[in-house]
Amino acid sequence: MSSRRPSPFDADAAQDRIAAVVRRIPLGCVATYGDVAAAAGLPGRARMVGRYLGAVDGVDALPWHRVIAAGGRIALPDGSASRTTQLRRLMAEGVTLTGSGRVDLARHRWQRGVLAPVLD
DNA sequence: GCGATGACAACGC
DNA sequence: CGCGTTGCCATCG
Repeated sequence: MSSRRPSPFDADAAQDRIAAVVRRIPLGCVATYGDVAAAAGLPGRARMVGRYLGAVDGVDALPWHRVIAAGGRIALPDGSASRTTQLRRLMAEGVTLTGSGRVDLARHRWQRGVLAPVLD
């Protein structure tokens, strides 16, 4: 017992927490890498979230498409298959985009337990 | 041990 | 609104 933090950083544990957070993002909502990292208890490690999501590569059990970059921007490069899949899945869930293909954060941003009601 | 890289973020111009 | 710079942190050669 004693220490909950045996090492300065446990990749396995962090990965597990990140997965748990991503898994609980409600359908039709999105969260930024920074939000997910913070919700997973890893403030400032937004990069690690991206690295992890890229590592799972193909795990349907994880709604990775609901995780986006700051400002509602899609982190994946334009023209990539992953990006297309992400956008298609988001739209399938009713997520709306603004102007230049950005997710409307004001409408769909997920905040730990606070759902953003879809205004009509 | 160190420099380079990356599904990031914030700031400045 | 696009682009470059800086900060942050873990992984890789």
